[in-house]
Amino acid sequence: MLNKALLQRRLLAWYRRHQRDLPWRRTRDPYAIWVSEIMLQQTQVATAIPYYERFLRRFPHVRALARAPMERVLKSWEGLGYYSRARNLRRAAQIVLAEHGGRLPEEPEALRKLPGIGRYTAGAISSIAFDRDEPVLDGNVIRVLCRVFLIRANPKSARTQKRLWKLAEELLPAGHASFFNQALMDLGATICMPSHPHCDRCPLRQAPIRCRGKACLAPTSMPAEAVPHGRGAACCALAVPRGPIGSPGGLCRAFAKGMQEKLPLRVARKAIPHYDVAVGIIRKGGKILIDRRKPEGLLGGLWEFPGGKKQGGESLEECLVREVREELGVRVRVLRPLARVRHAYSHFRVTLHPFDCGWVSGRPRAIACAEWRWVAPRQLGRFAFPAANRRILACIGAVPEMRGKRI
DNA sequence: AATCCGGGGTA
DNA sequence: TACCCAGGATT
Repeated sequence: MLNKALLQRRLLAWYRRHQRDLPWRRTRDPYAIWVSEIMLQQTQVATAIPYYERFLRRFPHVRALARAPMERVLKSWEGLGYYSRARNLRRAAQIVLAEHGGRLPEEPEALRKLPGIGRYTAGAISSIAFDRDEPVLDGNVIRVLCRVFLIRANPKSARTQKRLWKLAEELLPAGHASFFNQALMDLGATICMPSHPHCDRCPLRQAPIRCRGKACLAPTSMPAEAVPHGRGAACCALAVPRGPIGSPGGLCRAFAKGMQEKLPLRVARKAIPHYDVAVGIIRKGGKILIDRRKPEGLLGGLWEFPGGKKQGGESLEECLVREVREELGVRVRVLRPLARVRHAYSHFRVTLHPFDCGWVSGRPRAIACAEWRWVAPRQLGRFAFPAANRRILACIGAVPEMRGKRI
């Protein structure tokens, strides 16, 4: 191991000055920190912030969430994606209320028994909310460690994962896991970024050196990180390092070799499929027919316009008639195309083709869905729709707050 | 070990 | 466009 104590000092000193001001860092409430960690799974900080604020207003504590109807929780999650997170979070809140008296357990092993909490989230809650010395390993930490320790193996392989977790654990400064973990993640998010990392501002690049200026009052015994910066004081505290790259004092092996942009190793991903999906805006007596997806699986529990994937050899119109019949047992007439909405999921892409439709015959039955409803256009905004469906709502002008927005 | 699960930001 | 993001659950 490189100079562990130096790395810890540098990182913690950098964090004290440069940490991000985030809403979940203004609280010590384990529930709030828990909510933030779930929202931040595969989700960028800036995206999660407004959801976090609103969610905590609506469900301020475990009991409120445990007792809330699933519909309301999903509506709060609408647009954030990975909707099983919302289901798991609510279910876990019910377990915490029933089995832990409404308080989150502190140990990672107990936290991991809750749905939606894996190794990362357990470590994050345990260290950040309860100040326990537990490591975390997320995308940011993986990147920082692969660079600092010049790990050229596939970071997703089980072998490398094991090695990275061990590193994350060994590096922890006793009693400071909360700040240290968050410092690693902040460094990865703001300095040690995937491409074009800001190595010139990295606290691990090289030791700050003392200047030889006569005005510098920094005693040689003082650690450079602890020296205040300023004219007539210890002006060298943050002096630009000199000397060749990778000279003694540099803590990043990738930077020393100029390999920081090549790590962590990227593994080629498989080509992702594309689907054309026909959806019907089915009107009858001024109302529109929507259905709710089954509670599990893709977009589970969310509402949508009836429709489905086009098969080879059929037209979009034929597809729509077939899908509505299979899903709801309703016969419709396809009137006119409305728009084209392209949307990318993590593992496939779709083009949605919404059509204006007229109801012909048949009372809807929940054949391949959880339930259905005829809804006045103005009421559509009350239901939780996936993001791609929201854009269809916008193009039929059903949701006032979305009128005029880009589609 | 591989696959599934959304949506948005960014260059 | 392709990659990435404070990952977890399932198979």
